[in-house]
Amino acid sequence: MKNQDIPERLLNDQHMDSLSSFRMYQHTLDRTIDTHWHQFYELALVLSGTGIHSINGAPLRMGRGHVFLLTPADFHRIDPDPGQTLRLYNLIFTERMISDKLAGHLFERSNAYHCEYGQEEFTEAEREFERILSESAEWREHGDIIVQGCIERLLVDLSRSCPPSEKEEAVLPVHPSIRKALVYLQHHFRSPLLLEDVARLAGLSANYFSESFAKQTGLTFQAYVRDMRLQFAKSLVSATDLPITEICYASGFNTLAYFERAFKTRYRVSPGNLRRLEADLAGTVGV
DNA sequence: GGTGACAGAAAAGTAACTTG
DNA sequence: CAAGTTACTTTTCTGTCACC
Repeated sequence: MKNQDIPERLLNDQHMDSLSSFRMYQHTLDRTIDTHWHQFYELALVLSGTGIHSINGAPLRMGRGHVFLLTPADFHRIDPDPGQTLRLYNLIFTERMISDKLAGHLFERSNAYHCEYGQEEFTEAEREFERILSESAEWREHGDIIVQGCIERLLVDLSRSCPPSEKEEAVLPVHPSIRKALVYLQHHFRSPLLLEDVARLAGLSANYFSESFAKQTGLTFQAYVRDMRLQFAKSLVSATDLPITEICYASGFNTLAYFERAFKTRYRVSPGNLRRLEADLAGTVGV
């Protein structure tokens, strides 16, 4: 797979240069932002306006106080209501901006975070976002430490405000190295991955890593990564009309043949057929 | 709890093809 | 022309074992 074959939109974002680990925006949206995803984390707070926010294909109402955190494993789409302008703080950052401890805690859950802030929480969050804005507007000494503090406070508040639902109370590997690897995988599962590299990152030998990983997650390393990619691909198949080929590469697969094979083995149906089946179903139900 | 060697197993890629 | 299949090859992983 050569780079020139990958559709432009799937290559990683121009939004963040390699030097900085975060970027802060104040967005004003009056038109649809079509389905997209990032290599980094995205935290946002809606200041005003209303619309529909679809996270991984699931639509949610959004308005003032709506807050969400997306990981690189999520994709989303924003449709402002007709005549409405959405204003929001938008912060993107890489895992370098947060401590291992916080990353491990936040991203052990499977779903994206989203909830509605009350006035008090809203004011708190607004203050942190404002501080990040002012720190990034002009460089001052140790600005990075301030920003990191703001981001970490925002994230802790968010996790307190939207506790995980019962059903997703995942049992997590206790082994700190494996936890670290899982956080890394969540961030990088769409990129080429070698067990050896992830093992090194986790600080274990390849063999022992492979063994411990399987023991703690119940899946082998390869199966785990493949499942993450397939899950992402399946959501895209269902929620978008992107071509299957594009979804294949976007999900981290390098060949269409293998992708089709793996998809069919896992879901008993080829990607294209799944899309047609779901379209038919939606048609008969009248959605 | 952990490493390193190693063989066999499984995954992933290639290429050529069919289908609609 | 994109999607899907298949036989075949190459690469990578996993399980086992000896050892610390």
